[in-house]
Amino acid sequence: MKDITSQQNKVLNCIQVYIKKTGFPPTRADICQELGFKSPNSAETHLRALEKKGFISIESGTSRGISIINPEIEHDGNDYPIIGLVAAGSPTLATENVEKVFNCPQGFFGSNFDYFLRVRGLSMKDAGIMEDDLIAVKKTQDIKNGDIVIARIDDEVTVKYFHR
Amino acid sequence: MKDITSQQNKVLNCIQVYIKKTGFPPTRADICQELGFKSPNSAETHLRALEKKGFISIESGTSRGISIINPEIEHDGNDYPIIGLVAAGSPTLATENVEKVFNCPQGFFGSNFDYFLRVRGLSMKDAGIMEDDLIAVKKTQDIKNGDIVIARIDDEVTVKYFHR
DNA sequence: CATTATACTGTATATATATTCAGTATTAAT
DNA sequence: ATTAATACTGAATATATATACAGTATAATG
Repeated sequence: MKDITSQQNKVLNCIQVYIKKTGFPPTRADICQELGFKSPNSAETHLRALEKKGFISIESGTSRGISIINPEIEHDGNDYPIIGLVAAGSPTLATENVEKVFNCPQGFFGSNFDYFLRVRGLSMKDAGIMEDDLIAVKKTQDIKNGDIVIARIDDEVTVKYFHR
Repeated sequence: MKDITSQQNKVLNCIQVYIKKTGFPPTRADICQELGFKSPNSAETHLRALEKKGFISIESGTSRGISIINPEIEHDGNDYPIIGLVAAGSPTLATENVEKVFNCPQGFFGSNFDYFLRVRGLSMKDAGIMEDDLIAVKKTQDIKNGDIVIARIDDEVTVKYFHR
């Protein structure tokens, strides 16, 4: 996926919002109206650029024939399981523990992660982690002092700051 | 919602499948091809019947202007725009302000909401709202004391507790 | 029995829409 | 210095599309 320019991103967002509002994609004229363009060719050229870069596909000769190409599973998939923080046993990806599957755009949290965890209790209130919050969890061996970690102490799983 | 006939149900399914496959609704001719009709008016009359019964809505004079009315998913769609908290002017759904469109399962936050807002600053740190957090915003007139609201004071938009 | 809804074919047409062509201007890359 | 890409206006046009009109036929309804 190549780089997208600021204007092209506006057009892409415009298409998504239009579809959300109406249920069908916009025409060139619709895009012009939304973004203040005065020529349908402004929309046309942006659409062609977005198509060339792989963000949308355009069905030739077809009215409103725009469809958005969602970034396929590359490095960082799209669907993340949400796991309930159970009292006994470590949180695992076993299907029994999955509350729901959450669809999340790539790189949404800056870096990659493995799953969501539902928080119980207010032990991490000061870090902005509240009851029923979802935290994005990354499985790793690389831990530094001050990191927020999922800790199992005996049979109780909690969220804590890590200090050696 | 009135009863649907067997043929009308076929047309309704045809529309849904077509949208899933292509990303945009079918034309009358498309429906004819899918279902073997030989006149566009066959599709037209079925569409009018489906509209009358409340299964779809048809935008007059608009190509592919069919949208499926799903009472369960109606106001709580799947795609939510993320809006940057701009210093001047209220946050609106104007396409210029949309950072991205976020896909979120229904009822994920307990109740319905309209869009996400990107938070700047740490004024709501105690409520667990941190810098760069996304908050789900619901447009409403129904405000109680203690609610967290998006407030515009002069030309500055902030997130605050509401107290009369 | 008259009426209404369903379920079609077939033709016609105004217009909604994609798409090309001709320009202008700015910026980045080679 | 010359492409190539971006970012537009403006006009023109072939055609994709909605939609009305004219029929035919069956089943249900009051």
